[in-house]
Amino acid sequence: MGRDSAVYQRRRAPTARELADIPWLHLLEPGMRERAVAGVVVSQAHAGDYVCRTGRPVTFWFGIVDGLLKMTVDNAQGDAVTITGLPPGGWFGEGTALKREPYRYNVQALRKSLVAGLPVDTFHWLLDHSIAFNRFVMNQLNERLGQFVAAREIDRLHDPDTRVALSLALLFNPVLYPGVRQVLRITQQELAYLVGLSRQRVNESLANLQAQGAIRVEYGGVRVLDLRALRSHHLGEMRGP
DNA sequence: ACATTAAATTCGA
DNA sequence: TCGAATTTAATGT
Repeated sequence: MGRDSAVYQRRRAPTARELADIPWLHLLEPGMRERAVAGVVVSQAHAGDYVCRTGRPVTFWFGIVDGLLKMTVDNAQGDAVTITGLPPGGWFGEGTALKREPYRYNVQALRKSLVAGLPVDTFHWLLDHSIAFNRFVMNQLNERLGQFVAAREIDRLHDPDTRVALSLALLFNPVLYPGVRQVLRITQQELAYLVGLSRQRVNESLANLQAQGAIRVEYGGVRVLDLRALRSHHLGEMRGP
């Protein structure tokens, strides 16, 4: 059962450490940064909390500093279809913020997460005044387009190992999710929800990918050893000399 | 579904 | 504030 108000209630200014984990802040021109920092707020979301919901007016451009979120849309039958997972460092909603349209999807915390928000007015001010910010947003839109194309391809695949491998590879995208380094904090249950497989099957796939040397399975997370091998899993395992 | 292991929390000094 | 005891979460089969 999710609450959508909690995220907005426990809002506060970010700490210096939290600001350091907001990737685009470091790219801004000196004069721009202070204005942006003044606008940023953070909020603790508990598992099940909604960060934004379909149809609600745009309030913030959102990012995730820590934790794990999922983006869903409601289909014709009324149930939620998972579009993607959002690991640390990910920012989303620029499309709706640009047009000041209502959100077109739900974003919900899979577990306790720290969510950051830039007020939509500040977002527009930065678009009007910062070339670096424009570059970031453009790059972000472009990168996510590639991500959605890849996600559709994954949906068509049948081999569970490949689905898990490619889904993981997307979550390890360093451009969209720079907060994810070598280890992605995600449980096998959470990964199962995102990929659409049973936890048992995900566990088996992870073991296979580990045996192939692409990842290492850790308690509460996955460590990448070979991102290229994960990305090209559908081409068959590569065996180096 | 169940057994095992890791981590988080509680509690008494 | 330490660490042993207990509970909860995650994993492996």
